[in-house]
Amino acid sequence: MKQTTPIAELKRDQGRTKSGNQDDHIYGQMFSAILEQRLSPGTKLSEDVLGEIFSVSRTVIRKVLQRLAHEKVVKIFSNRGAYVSEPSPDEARDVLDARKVVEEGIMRRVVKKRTTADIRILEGMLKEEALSIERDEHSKWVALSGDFHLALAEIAGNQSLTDYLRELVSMTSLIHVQYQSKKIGNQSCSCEEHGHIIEAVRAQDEEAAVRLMIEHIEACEEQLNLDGKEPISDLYEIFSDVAGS
Amino acid sequence: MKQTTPIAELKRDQGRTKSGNQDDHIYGQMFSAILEQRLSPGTKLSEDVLGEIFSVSRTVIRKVLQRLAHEKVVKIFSNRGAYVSEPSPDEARDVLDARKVVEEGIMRRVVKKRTTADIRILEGMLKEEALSIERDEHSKWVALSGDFHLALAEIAGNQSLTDYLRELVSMTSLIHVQYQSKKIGNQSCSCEEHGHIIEAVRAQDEEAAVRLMIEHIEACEEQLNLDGKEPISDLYEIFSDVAGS
DNA sequence: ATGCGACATATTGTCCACATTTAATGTGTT
DNA sequence: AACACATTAAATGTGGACAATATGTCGCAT
Repeated sequence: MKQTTPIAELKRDQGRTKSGNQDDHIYGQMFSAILEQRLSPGTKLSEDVLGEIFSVSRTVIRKVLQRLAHEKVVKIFSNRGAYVSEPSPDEARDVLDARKVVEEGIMRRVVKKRTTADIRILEGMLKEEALSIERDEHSKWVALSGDFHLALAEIAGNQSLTDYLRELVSMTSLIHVQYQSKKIGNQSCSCEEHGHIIEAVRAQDEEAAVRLMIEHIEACEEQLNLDGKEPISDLYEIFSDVAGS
Repeated sequence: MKQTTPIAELKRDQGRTKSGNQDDHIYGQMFSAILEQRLSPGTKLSEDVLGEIFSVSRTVIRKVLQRLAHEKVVKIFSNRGAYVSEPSPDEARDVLDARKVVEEGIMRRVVKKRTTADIRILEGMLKEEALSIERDEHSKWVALSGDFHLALAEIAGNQSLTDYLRELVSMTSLIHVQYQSKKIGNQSCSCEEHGHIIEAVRAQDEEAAVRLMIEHIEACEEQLNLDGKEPISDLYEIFSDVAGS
């Protein structure tokens, strides 16, 4: 008897088999909570507590935590539990750098494949972004801003790159929480930059699209305060001047 | 009471906390088995069977399967179990295309950062590759060939990209199993191509390095037989015209 | 004989209880 | 008072039992 079974029939389930179990709901809740910055980096994610919150056993919580851990937004320490990731400056640089690599490739493919319908969709997203900025809905804007990049990835039409970019975008959100420098306030410029990118895509100007995207990412990078000391200065830094007095 | 706890002290454990539990051993075994093609695509991975094989409960097997699933080498279907992935031609194209994007970025960084020590390491790997080809150790060569690309990623020094490339390399191995066309036999050329890449890296010729790498990936792509019909093309398509008759 | 439906089997999903490990507290000694 | 060690408490790691779901088989009705 052959052990390899034809799983052709299973293939058709690839699309819908995602929301069969209750995991996905809990996963979505936690993922959103982290991305919308309702869960700060460093927060301990106790299995018992989460189990009670969602009224499920630790088993399913563990599954969700492992998934989040693989996506790097959660870090699991052996025998010590799961915590919302606190990306180090090095990790942050890697993520931003990886985005330059991936999104350059994405832009080159987008300018070739984009349809007029795609442009319309992007413009619609841009309007929503602008709206959320006007209304000062910061966390919503963070999500929308990420969605814009993911929409470009969708247009490029490479599922693998899209999945990877989703991870990178999530991490970027965490990074912004941790390293947002105080001198900001002009984050909205991002919105303009997105507009320029759309223009380049519409014009199918590959080099401009790539350049604008990379400049956009670098602009994000410069808004951050990565050069300083390690992030969680906790306690030590906070009390460094009053301690010993 | 603040819910965010300082986990600064935990950070130091990031490096060593990887091999605390027995999961990693089982994961490694299964991962190798898949990559070395001892587990064919489509093979059902029963939790009970694996649990008996490794003398652990289903709990730990499930954990390993979920990890493999996230890395795309295993597919889990709700209530129906886990199977070794059978990448479709589309998925295969995406993976190879993603590799072009990622490895171009990696090469640009490698050329700038490589040291003479790095070159020596790469040359050592090349020799091992040649040796494994001479000895006709196919599965060993597959692994070594992947390691070469991962070594370049390490030199580039971006952990995020390295992790992603590891996934892509794994998938590439599965793809080769499924779509290896019969006309091959000159796979060994890969080894030469790796040699040329090393030369470009040594010379710090960025454009040559990028070009050689992309050509190398495209050469791999051409060895495959992706244009044919879907491997086990979805019944739907096959019977779409005769159904209902 | 064929087609439909109910039952039986096997596998996965979930929960709970126990084992193990870690971190913290308390105690005793120097 | 400071350090080292033993004890204690809490959280995670693991295993096994039960429930839910899908598949395969058998029987019955037409």
